[in-house]
Amino acid sequence: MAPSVKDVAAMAGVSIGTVSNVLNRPTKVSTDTRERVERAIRELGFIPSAPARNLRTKHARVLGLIVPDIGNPFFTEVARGVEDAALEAGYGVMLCNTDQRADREDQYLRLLESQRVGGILITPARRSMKPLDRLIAGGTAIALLDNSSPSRQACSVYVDDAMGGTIAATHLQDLGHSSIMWLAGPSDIPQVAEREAGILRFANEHDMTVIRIEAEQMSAEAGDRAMGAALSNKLSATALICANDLLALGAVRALTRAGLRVPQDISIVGYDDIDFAANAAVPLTSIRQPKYELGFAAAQLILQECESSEPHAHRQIRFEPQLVIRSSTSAPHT
Amino acid sequence: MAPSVKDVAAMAGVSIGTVSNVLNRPTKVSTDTRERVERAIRELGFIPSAPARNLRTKHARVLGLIVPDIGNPFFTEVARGVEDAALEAGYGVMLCNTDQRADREDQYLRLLESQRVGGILITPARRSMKPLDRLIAGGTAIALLDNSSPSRQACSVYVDDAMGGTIAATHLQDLGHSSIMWLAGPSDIPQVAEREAGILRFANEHDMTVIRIEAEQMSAEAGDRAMGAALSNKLSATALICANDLLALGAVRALTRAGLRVPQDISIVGYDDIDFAANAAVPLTSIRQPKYELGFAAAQLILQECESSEPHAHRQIRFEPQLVIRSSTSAPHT
DNA sequence: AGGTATGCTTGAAACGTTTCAAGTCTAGTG
DNA sequence: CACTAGACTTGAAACGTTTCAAGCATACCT
Repeated sequence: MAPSVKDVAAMAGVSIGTVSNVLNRPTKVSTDTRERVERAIRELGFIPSAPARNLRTKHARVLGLIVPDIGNPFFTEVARGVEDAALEAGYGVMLCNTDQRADREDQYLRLLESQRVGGILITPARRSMKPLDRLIAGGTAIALLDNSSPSRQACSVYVDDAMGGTIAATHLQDLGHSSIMWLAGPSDIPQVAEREAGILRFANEHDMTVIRIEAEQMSAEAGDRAMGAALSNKLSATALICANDLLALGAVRALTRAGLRVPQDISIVGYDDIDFAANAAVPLTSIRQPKYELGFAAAQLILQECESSEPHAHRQIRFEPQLVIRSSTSAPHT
Repeated sequence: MAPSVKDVAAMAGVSIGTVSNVLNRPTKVSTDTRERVERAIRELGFIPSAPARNLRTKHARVLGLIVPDIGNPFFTEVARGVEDAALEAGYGVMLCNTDQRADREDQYLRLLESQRVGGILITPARRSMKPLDRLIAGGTAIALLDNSSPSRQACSVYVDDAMGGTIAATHLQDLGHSSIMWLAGPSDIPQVAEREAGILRFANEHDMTVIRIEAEQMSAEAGDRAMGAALSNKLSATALICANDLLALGAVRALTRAGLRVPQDISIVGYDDIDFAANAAVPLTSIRQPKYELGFAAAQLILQECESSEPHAHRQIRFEPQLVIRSSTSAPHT
């Protein structure tokens, strides 16, 4: 049905090896042969079969992108960065949402392995790298996304989360807060743990007290529930840092329901600076992460590793977060 | 490196044909042979090569998903539906954002064609189906996503947009509004045109006046700009319907900046009911679309077409939108 | 003229599956 | 006991590329 190199070769009156050369090493072919072949390709509408190509070359020009939840605008933006870098290189991106479930992650890892993808970008759903080792051994490039664990096995790209936590705490201290609440996400998420470490270290050094509460997911609903629970336990503080903006949005909802005003009664700092943070009920002060750049850089790194045959030195790229001040923070009301 | 059927066959002491049978038609194989083969597969950690398989079977167990912008929460949810349905069937999903650009759409179509994907789900960036025809001729299943154009060539899944427009206008009339503004998106987006048609028909039948303004994109920024421009042109009405929630969020921002209050000075109806609509500065009244279901149904339809060899009858699936009332609409202030 | 380097082209093997006609066994039948 | 039907297994071809050793001209050098 679809034309193959054979058809092109026949029409151009050359061997299939030559057609392949035109496709892959055009300089090795004389100008007029190449033109003849190119014309045949155009007339036939020939599009090379990736499966056939991959069968030989061992790896598909496809990247796997494994994230907890593309519904989280943070990852949506990361994905855009990945996609743009991939498309530039003629690669496709396979989208894999794990919902933080290890079984789903495994399932996708198997799928990607069977597809023989060239590289995988992953925000691991768990600490262990076990299942990745076989992939790496099999020659698949891996990059850890938004994860700083310095592995000798893979590249990684991340935003300095401890620094982000410190920036948030510093901002609140500057405003005059000395007692803050920290709305964490599930404690097994490394990014959250880092942010927490940054906050606690700063608080410790500056005599701030921190009340820790935890949401069971990184979603607005979970934030609403967790904050609601904290309020009914009479927990209070003049300021709140949330592990991400979604949580913050939920927390605002719970606070508003309880009759508290933001920032008059309580200041709130979010994390990620997703687009909606600016349009929220109270425009959110947040810690911005270079999301698109993160994805773009990760994809470039991994593409580099896929393409070059030379021994590749794994790299770590670190980005810095940045404070964005909006209306959800102010000096504590006295 | 990676083990192949050959290795499995050797270890299990059978021919490779038998291994293939175990994989694809287990019932044709005697129980103990199958067990032996399965053990070998497990011990070797054998994972079949999709490229090799696809080379024979002509089509990859992969779906292409072409959308304008995964950053739009509407499509994010649709994507989740698609992904879940695909994963259930062991298919992967290749994510393709077009940004409504025809050149990007073409590029992706070529990429997907070369990957020999089994099916493509597309929200076309333009009216023409031209470039899709070759794909269809080549045996690739196509489904139109969120697009009602009744094609004899492809399945389609959509939400009744005219009905959505009518629902929005009806709601405003019920509240007592008789002069409304309609913030449209680019006029070449079919969904927008349909919603508009629904609004205009209803307005026409009920003596409402409609002022039409247009944003050059379906984003919050574009909504902000378009609304700002309308305000400086002294356009006004007691109510506003927006082509989607993103636009509505932007419009709210522009209105707020101009000192107008929602809904006291102007009521607003959004479209899509994205999660953030509920958390917005003013919780948004909106027209809900079954986003996840839309994606899920589309993927199921196309998977069905991919898998079965029988002549496939293309189907259209229609969903109905639904009004969700929040705080952004009220009776006009007199 | 003989020799060698250079540029281009070719043909065939290999990649890892699926498919299917043909083959081997086994058990059942008359 | 000879036959046949059925159950299972095999071997080889085919899918569409890439790769590479080998071949063939042509041009250059001495």
